[in-house]
Amino acid sequence: MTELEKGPTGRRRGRGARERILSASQQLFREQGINRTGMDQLCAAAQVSKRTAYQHFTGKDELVAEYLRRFDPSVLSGVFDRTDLTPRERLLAAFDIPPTTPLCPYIGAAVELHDPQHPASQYARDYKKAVAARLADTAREAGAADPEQLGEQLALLIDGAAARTRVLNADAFPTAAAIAAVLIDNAIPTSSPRQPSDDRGTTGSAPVPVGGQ
Amino acid sequence: MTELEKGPTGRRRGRGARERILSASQQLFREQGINRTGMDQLCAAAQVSKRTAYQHFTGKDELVAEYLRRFDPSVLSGVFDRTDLTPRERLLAAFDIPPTTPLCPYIGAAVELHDPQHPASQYARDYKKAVAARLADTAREAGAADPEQLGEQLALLIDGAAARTRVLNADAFPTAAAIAAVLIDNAIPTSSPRQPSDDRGTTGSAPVPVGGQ
DNA sequence: CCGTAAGCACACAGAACGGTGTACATAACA
DNA sequence: TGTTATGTACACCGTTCTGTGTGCTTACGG
Repeated sequence: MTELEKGPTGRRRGRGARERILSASQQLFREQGINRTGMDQLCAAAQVSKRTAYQHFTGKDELVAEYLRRFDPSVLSGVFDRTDLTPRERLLAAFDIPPTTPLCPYIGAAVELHDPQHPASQYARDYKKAVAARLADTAREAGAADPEQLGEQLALLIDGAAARTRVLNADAFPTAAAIAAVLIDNAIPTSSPRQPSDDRGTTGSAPVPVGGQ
Repeated sequence: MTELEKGPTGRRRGRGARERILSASQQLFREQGINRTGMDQLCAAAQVSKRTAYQHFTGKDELVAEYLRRFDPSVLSGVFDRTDLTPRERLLAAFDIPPTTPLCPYIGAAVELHDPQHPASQYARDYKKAVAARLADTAREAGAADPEQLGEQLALLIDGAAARTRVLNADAFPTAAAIAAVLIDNAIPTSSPRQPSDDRGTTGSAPVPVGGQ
């Protein structure tokens, strides 16, 4: 699509072989899963010869690990760096992004690869810990009594919503957000208790914008 | 192990070929995952010829679906049928069983198979809905204001703990149980508010009895 | 004693997988 | 102009996967 310099024989080296591979990974690994996406298909989608792919990555494992490392900026930073929100609002905003994220690739990778020692699994672990830490930081900023506990709890809610969305094929994040609101109100004493009228539709009857297929 | 009638050539037809196949499935699918367990290995573990396996099941897909249907009695009924507990205690007891369950095969199957139309995925969906319904029933029995909401919330906590346990390789159910206690106390007005000293170790520093390797 | 159902052993087909080897083409730079 | 990265095209290797085909063996009921 993007016009790249290319030779008459179909050569496309707009200095983006690696980028195209990773870009195709993002799409295919999430649409089809990691195991069900072969290197042949991936290279075809990236418009890159298989030989080139294996000159950029020593193997599929390394490619998968590298693929996982490309989500931070959009998801993690995108929420926590919003200075226009109060810490408390930032904590709740973490439950509003996932419509963009159909599946949570970290959980998917950990389950599909099934080897805790796999580089991608290790990164998924590190990432989830980092998210919990960021949540804890924000919770501390918001004045929570036990920020670490609240951060871990909110992280669990996010993962629960992701997993449940996947299994039920229905958006579970509103439910998680409702729980989060309760936990935050309970954990931040100075915060105004607000009216407990935040009970939105929690029974999973959402119109499933989850993406898969 | 169990003494079966067997002929001199190693024949074992104690009327349990199908049982042995499903039994081996339970072990291997959970230890190694579904995709990483080949039919050859599975048949070898079940001490069943491959030919026999394919006479009992039309294919691996059917076997996987049937394998998933063998968890209800132990997990679901085991908790909800305990009449020695109050409804409220039963809700909390749902967070104590998972040490037995290393991974939650339903989530695993949904992620691994990656096809919402797969029979096993459909059953996983049904099962998760059934669990939420059972939780809702118990919540209603316990006098919760909005039983459906509480049931869905507790179900999300269980799934979150399962997913997070998997990714972090550390038991996340204590955290989920702590959240559950808060939610239950908030949702059941008549229930004594109790001292809020239920904050056990929620930062995932548990010694990982999760099972996987 | 004989028929039938159930099972076994084993080879094999066909496909997909990850990964490589080889020969050729182009772009950029000297 | 020539060299060196970088990439392509495509065949290919070995492995693993689901699934079959075939022939033989056993248990059991009449």
